[in-house]
Amino acid sequence: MTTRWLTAEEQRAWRAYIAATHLLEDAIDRQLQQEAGMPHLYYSILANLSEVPDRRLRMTDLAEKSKITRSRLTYAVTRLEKDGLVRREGCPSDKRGSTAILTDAGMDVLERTAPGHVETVRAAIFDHLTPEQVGQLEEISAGIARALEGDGGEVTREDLPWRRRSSSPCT
Amino acid sequence: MTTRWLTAEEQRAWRAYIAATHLLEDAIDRQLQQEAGMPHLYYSILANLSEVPDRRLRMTDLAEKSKITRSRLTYAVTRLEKDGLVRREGCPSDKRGSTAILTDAGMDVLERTAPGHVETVRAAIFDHLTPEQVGQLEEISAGIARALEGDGGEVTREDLPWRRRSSSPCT
DNA sequence: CGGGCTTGGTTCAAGTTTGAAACAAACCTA
DNA sequence: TAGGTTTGTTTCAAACTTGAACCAAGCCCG
Repeated sequence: MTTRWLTAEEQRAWRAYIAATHLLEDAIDRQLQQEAGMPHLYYSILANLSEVPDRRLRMTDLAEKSKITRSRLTYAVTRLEKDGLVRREGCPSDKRGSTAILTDAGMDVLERTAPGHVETVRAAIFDHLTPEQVGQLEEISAGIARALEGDGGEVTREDLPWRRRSSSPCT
Repeated sequence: MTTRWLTAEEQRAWRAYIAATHLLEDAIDRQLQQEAGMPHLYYSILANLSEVPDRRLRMTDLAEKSKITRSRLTYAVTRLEKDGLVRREGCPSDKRGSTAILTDAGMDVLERTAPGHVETVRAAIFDHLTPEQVGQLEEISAGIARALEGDGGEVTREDLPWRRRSSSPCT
């Protein structure tokens, strides 16, 4: 089958997108490295933990929520644990399991650095986007995510809504 | 000054954006690693070289075009050179300078793997975007890039249009 | 029960990225 | 034209990422 190349408009959009994501990740990483002493991903992990009941999540669920591989998460949590921002706990009901818990120190870092982070995100994105554009950005991003999560693996019985896979909350 | 937090809509857009970029970079990296034996960034570097006169660019200009740091580029080019896809040449007119040149082998790899790459990009993004959304994506991305390139460094005389900094094309 | 498959998580080596420091060439400017 | 600054690029060590391999612990089914 003959290749369906990108149209001129698609090319422009694709290039602009690549440039924007590179610049943005760089800027945010730099800002957070400065003020929180960690890259964006690590900050996100803390943030994800902070907004979940009891501030605790099984590793797999945290990886899922953060859209990263388990291996990457293991490394990150090990570092964050060393810094005292996260704590690990085994899971009595499933001895394979491991739970990451946001410590008070972790929460403090988050509260201290959140304003600066939001300011950066605002300056880079939302301060110059119209409300319609905010909606468009969400739509487009959601579409991309849908396309990629859909075929990450085949659809199995477990992925259907009434049997969605998910680790037990670790009693 | 009191923090201007994100609105609910902005939060949703921001999260969707983060998820989309993570998933997309992962997917593209995996695809290119499979078929071209290199991560997306390296592929982009080759692509950038391929569309410039003589397929050659000074390191600094290539870094600029690729939106990455010089140091990162040095590493990447070293690897690509080892693979024979890029060749380096000194610059007679400015002995500090170094020029990266796409080799024929590099061009071959590009031509061989471009179709698969485009297909992946299409499947992830453009196949489920309306033409209006393509335009919106470009607009939004360009806005972000503008915001971030603008304040990367202070504006100095050299940055003004009639004295724009740029390496000589290396006579 | 007793293998054999799946799942949750970590580990390991190889590859990549980072930011600061190092260098050398080019560019002032007195 | 000597000395100081800037520019183009690389280097280095430390941090991070990757994917495959590994190790238990649960699960399944005869």
